Amino acid sequence: MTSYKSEFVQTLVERGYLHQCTDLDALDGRAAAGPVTAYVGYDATAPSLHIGNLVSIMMLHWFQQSGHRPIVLMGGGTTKVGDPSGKDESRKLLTNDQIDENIASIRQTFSSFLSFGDGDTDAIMVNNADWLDTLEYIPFLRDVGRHFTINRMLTFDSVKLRLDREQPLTFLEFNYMILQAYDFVELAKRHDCILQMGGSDQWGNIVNGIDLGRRIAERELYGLTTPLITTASGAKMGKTAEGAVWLRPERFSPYDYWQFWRNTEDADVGRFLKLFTNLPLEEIARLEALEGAEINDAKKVLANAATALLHGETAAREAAETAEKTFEAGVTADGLPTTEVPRAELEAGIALFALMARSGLAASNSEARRLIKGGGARVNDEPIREETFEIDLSALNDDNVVKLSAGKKRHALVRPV
RNA sequence: GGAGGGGUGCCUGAGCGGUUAAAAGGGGCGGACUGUAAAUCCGUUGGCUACGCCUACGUUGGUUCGAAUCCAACCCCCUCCA
Repeated sequence: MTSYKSEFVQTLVERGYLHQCTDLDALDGRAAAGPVTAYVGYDATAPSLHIGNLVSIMMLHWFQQSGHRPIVLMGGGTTKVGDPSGKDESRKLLTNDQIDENIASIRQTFSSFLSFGDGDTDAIMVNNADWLDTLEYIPFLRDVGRHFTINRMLTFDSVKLRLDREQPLTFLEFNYMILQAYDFVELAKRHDCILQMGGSDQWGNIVNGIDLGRRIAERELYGLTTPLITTASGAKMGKTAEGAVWLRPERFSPYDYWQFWRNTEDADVGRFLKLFTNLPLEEIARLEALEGAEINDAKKVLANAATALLHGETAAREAAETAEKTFEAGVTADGLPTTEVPRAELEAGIALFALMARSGLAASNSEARRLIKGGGARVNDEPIREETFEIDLSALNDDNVVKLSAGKKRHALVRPV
C-alpha cells in the first residue's frame, strides 16, 4: 500500500474512508506539517443523525485522533433551505423551532466521538445560522452570487438529477449549494478551516466552496468525500424493520443498535470493523480471517465496539448480555424493550394481537394477527397460532413478565404495574 | 394559446362499469434451510376484537341498482404545435 506522510491521510486510506479528494498529495503535505482544521456539515432535518452520517463522524474522530482540529457545523441556516442533493422531491420545510430542537438533540451525539474544548486540537461546534440568518440579499448577491454561473450550476448532479427526472427544483433549493460554498469560506476566514469533508453526494457542493474560497478569499481549500456505504448484497446500509438506524438512544435503543451490527452480513464484517470501530488494524485483520460460524465472533466484536463508541461501554455490555441471554442461553433477559400494562387489564385478559401491537412488535392489530396466523408469534417462547389467544396473569413467568416474540429476533417484555 | 396523454396501495406499474382491497415486480414482515449471515424456496403485505364493517385509486360534484373504471369542473405533470 502506498504510504502517506500524514497519519491522517494514511488512516483514511487504510481504513477505507476515502472516495475522492481534490488534491490528496497537497492535503497530505499540509496535514503532515502540523495541525489543520477541517469540518463536516450536518443539516438538522431530524432530531437524530443516522447510520449514514456515521462514516463522516468517524472520519472527524480520526482527524482529531491524528492531531488536528475538527469543526462540526450544524446547518441551522441551511436546513431552512433544504439540500436537493440525492433527493427526488423537495423536503418539507421545517420551522425554526423544530430546527433548534433538532440541533440540540443532535449535538449530544458528537460528544461520544470527539472531545470538545478550547485547546488547539479540541473540537468546536458552530451553527451556520449565525452568519446565514443575517445575510443581506443584495450585498450577498453582489459579493458571492456573481461568482456562480447558472451554466455551471446546472451541470451539478444535485441539480441535473432533478431536471433530468423532470422533478421540480425550487429556486430556494437551487440556492443551497451557494450557501454551502459560502459556509466553507466563512469557516476558512473565522477558524482557518482548510478542509471540508462529507459524503460522496456532497462532492459538488464541496467543490463549489473551494472555488469560491479561491475567488473571494484567495485561499487554497481542500475537499474530501467518503464512499457511499452499501452492504455486500448491494442494499443501502442502515435499513431495518423500524426504518433508519438512528444514533440517538431515544430513537433507537442501544440494544437495537447492537443487534444491527450483530446482524451484519458476513462479507461486510471486515470493512465495517475498519470504518465503524477504532480497533487496531492488526486486530481487525485477525477477525477478518475467521471463517464459517466463527465469523459470528467477529460480528460480536463489531457490535460491542461500535455500540461502545456511540453509547458507552456500559450500554454496550448490557446490550451484549441481553443478546447473549436471549439468543444463546435461551433465557428471558430483562434488557429487552419493556411495555408496562396496568395489572387490572392483564387480569381481565388482553388479546395477544393487541398486546403485540402495543409493545411495538407489530404496527397494527391486523399486522399482529397476520403474524400470529403466519406462525411468527410466540409467548414465553411458545409458538401461538391461535388468532384470538388471550394473555392474562397466568402468562407471567417467574420474573413477573411476559415475553412476546415476533419472529426469532424481535422480542419484547410486558410487565404488569 | 391550441391538440393529445397522464395522475392508482411503501415504490414501480396493470386495470378502464359489477367477480377489485385492486394483476405483476420491488421493498417490508413471517416461515423453512442456516451460523441471530448471504443465497434460495414458501407464505404474507389498508384498518377495525373481524366470516362482517369502514376507509382507499389527484380534488370536488354528477350519471348509474352499482364507478378506480363513464361525465363535468378544478389542480398538478408530460408530449406535440404556436
